[in-house]
Amino acid sequence: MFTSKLRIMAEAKNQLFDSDLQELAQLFKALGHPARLQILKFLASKNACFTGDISDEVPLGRTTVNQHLAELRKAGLIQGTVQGVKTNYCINPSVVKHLEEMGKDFFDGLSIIECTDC
Amino acid sequence: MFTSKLRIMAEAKNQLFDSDLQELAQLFKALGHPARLQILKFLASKNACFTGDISDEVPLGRTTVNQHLAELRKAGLIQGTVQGVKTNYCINPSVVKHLEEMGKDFFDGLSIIECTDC
DNA sequence: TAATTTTGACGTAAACATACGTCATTTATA
DNA sequence: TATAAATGACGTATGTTTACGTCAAAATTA
Repeated sequence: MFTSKLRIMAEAKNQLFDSDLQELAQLFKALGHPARLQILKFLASKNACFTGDISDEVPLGRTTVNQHLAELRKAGLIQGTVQGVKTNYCINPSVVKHLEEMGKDFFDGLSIIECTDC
Repeated sequence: MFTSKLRIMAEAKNQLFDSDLQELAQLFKALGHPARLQILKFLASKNACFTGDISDEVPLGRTTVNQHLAELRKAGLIQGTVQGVKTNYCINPSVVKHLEEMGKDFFDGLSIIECTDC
């Protein structure tokens, strides 16, 4: 099909990298827009799934917000289930936790020392 | 000037967001490519600045790697100083630490609970 | 049942990112 | 001093992201 071929082409170079790095980069990328961070924050602030239109909470148009929601969904960070005419959105705790751990491991693994010669 | 005007236009919508979210998103975005994660890892693995061509360490062409280096530099995560014909690259520990802390705060602030109704 | 609400799907313009080739410059080295 | 090495600057093709408008379908509500 059309899109899958494009996807393969787009990610062809990514295949050259360690799969852990690929996965982590993809998750970081999903966090790489303030709207998406705000959406995650908002969803987490509810003590349940949020039912309704999240674009009321984000300073962007509804369709744009929907696109960011789709992005977060694609990354696995949130779930969205239809319930009647409304849609339930909530955070996917396991994926967020996984990201948190991978991120922590990444930074711990860096073991950065102050550089003296530059 | 030309580029700055474009930049302002491009980031116009970002201005609508909380500045903390903007900053964090920008840093996460810089981490959103496996090549950049690998570069950070590699630079951290040296116990000093690395002098020379990092493209030997990353499965991409030299100019592409240079572009990723510029990206990391723009985000403040690394420094690069010219030394004769070679260039010294090293991690900017304070910015990495700052990112680490902002990231931690973000995730801690989420206080995610398992959702029962979806 | 007709109107309204809610939402995803689709299209699209503009900006950005990715990957790389080529060129110019700067500094060592033969 | 000529040659080679290292690197940034620039150009460019292709693909992706962002932002939003419009449409259509599904489900309420009047």
